[in-house]
Amino acid sequence: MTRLRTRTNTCTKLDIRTVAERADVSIATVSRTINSIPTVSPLLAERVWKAIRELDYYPNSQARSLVSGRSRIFGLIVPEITNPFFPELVQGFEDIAVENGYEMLVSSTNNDPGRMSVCIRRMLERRVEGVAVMTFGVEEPLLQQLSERKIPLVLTEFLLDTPHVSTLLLDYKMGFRLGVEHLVKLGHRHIAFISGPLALHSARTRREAFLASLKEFQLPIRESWMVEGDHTLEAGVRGFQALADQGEIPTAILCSNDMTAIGVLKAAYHAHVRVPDDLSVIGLDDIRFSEYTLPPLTTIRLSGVEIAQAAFHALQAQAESEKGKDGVRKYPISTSLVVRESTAPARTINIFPFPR
Amino acid sequence: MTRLRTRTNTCTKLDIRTVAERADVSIATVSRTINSIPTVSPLLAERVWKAIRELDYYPNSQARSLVSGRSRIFGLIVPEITNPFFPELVQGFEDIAVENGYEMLVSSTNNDPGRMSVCIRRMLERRVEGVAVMTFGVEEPLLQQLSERKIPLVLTEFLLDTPHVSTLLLDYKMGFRLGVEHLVKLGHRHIAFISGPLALHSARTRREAFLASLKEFQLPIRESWMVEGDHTLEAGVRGFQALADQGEIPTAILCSNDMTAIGVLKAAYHAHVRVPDDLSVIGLDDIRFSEYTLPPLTTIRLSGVEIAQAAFHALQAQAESEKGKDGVRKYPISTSLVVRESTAPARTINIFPFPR
DNA sequence: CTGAGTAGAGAAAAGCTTTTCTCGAGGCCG
DNA sequence: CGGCCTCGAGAAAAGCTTTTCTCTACTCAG
Repeated sequence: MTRLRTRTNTCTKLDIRTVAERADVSIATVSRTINSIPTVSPLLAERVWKAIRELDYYPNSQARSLVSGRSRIFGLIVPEITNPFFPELVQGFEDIAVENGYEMLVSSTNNDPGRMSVCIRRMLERRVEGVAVMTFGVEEPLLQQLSERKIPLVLTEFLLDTPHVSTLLLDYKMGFRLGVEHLVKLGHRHIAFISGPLALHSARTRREAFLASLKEFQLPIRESWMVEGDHTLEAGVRGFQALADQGEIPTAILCSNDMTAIGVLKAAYHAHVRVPDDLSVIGLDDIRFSEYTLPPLTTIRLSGVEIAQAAFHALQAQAESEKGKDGVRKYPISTSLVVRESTAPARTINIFPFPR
Repeated sequence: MTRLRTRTNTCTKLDIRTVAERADVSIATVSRTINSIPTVSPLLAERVWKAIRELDYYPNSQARSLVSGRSRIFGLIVPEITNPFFPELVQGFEDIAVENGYEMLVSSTNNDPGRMSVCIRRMLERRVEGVAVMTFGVEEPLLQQLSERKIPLVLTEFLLDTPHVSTLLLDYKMGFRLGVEHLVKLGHRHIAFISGPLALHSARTRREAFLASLKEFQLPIRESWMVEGDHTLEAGVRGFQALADQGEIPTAILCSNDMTAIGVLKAAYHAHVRVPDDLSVIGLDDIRFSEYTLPPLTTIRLSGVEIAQAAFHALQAQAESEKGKDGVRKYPISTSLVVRESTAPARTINIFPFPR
């Protein structure tokens, strides 16, 4: 028989055995109850739940994963956390992960590829069941470490040619097509582009998608209007100046992310170039802030939350797939155009100097 | 004797025993080597490290913490991740935690106090060794759950009257004093305040600190100039309008965080109120973005990174303190004023209507 | 030269859970 | 009425590491 104890007994340790004793059942029965294994009679289950509530017991997840061989943790590697796009993505991932009984282990490389190895070591030590790598980057050799261990992996649009790797196909083509089309309809023919760092695979992909759209609409391509940035706000400021310094600037600037576009807005303001009257600006991402810039930013929407959810589903599909098939898939992520107030009909081509 | 194997042997499992066999030593010796316990002869240690490198072995952190009773995980609970202040804090915490061999478990309540219990359950299941609660909030009863289990806790300026709780003393008094002083020196005498949601303890504290500063400088206190917001950008927009609707607005608005201040900047712009010529605006936080608003925001700096580091040190001190003392302390966090371009000498009091 | 002490290393237990194995009781069919 | 099957539940093993206990061989002092 179980002796009654006070509810707040802080002295004894609180493990599954304690619960079993209090409910007067075996340890196995408690475990089965917790895991909703149906071979427990309702009578005992009720006793167990009562004991759990009274003791305020929480199973030790470390012991659980040790024995079950499943950590129920997914890793998420992001390049930085300063760019608001990524917090949105992280939050989206946390939400869906927790909802589905998984834990999330975030790690940021802080835009330093050298830190990727630290991130991966953390993932391996915690025995994550999958990793979503959102750095849009170039660290194939390191990722091999994961895929060699058959750890499910999700990458964005970069095709690592190994098993256990799912891919998110971000539809930049469509996005830039919509953006350029929008500008063309407004009468723009001279469009500049501020890219991300071209060392990044995704930055090159975006640039190519932009160029493809220019070709599609038979717009002129001028090398000097293709400026390389680094996805920061400062890159937008510098990019605008680089364009302005050429003495003649296009009537529209398309940026490969919103932070850059916001930098362009700021630089344009200081140069007394009016947006959208003198210059149309389009970003990419649709971060929250874009709605609140002056003027509100027209942008190509790429939903961080949608990416996060797709990444989670990809990992879950792989982690929980049957032995036979590996659950690897490609997940298309669509883009769309959000028209706000940073774009307007083109004037004639802007001839510098604007007042600086 | 150990048989030589190919480097990429993917078939066998990779645990400490594998390493021991390959290095031809006992499991205990491998463990001691990994943990830098000095009773291992250099010769064996070298053999062990070689085997670890060759096998690319990473210890299973779950098994480690299960047996050692130390998870080396600290929890971090934040209210939201959309407000850029928190990503900065999270990043700061991750950096210092990883640097010191700890793991971080972030959890966001998404501004929904109801989600706090989910956050706490995650913390308890993962057996964190401490939790930093950065919600600036009101969830004492829930936190009892943690302190009852003797889990080290760090809170911001709210004094939970139990052991195992360290406190970060954010010096709002000094911050608002500096802000108000700055405005007074510029000739302002009519200062409004947009607070956070007054249900939050910290919002009330900030409000009181502001009022104390008004008194100190013998400025008029007008209830209608004390607007309640909710720390969002929209709150700044609404707050400005609420003040404008009164027909007469003060010459300066102090906001209880930067997002609100940015909202005020936006609303003022749309109302054709020029900042700083017609209206001075001061925020609080000094998020990265504040440097890039139009105009750049004068703000009371409260460093998320500094808070994160203090929180980590507080938890570490408690987690690693000797049995005798509990390591509980109070950590002062200083504030300072960052003067940018959203403040300027006061004109005469603004009389509405501005064009809306 | 002998005995005590110590350093270095292995064997084994412990930590908390899941999961497999085992067992008894009860139901059903022939 | 007996044998087989199934259901419900307990006992015990397993999972991977740390840590304690134990043992051997050596050093050094008397």
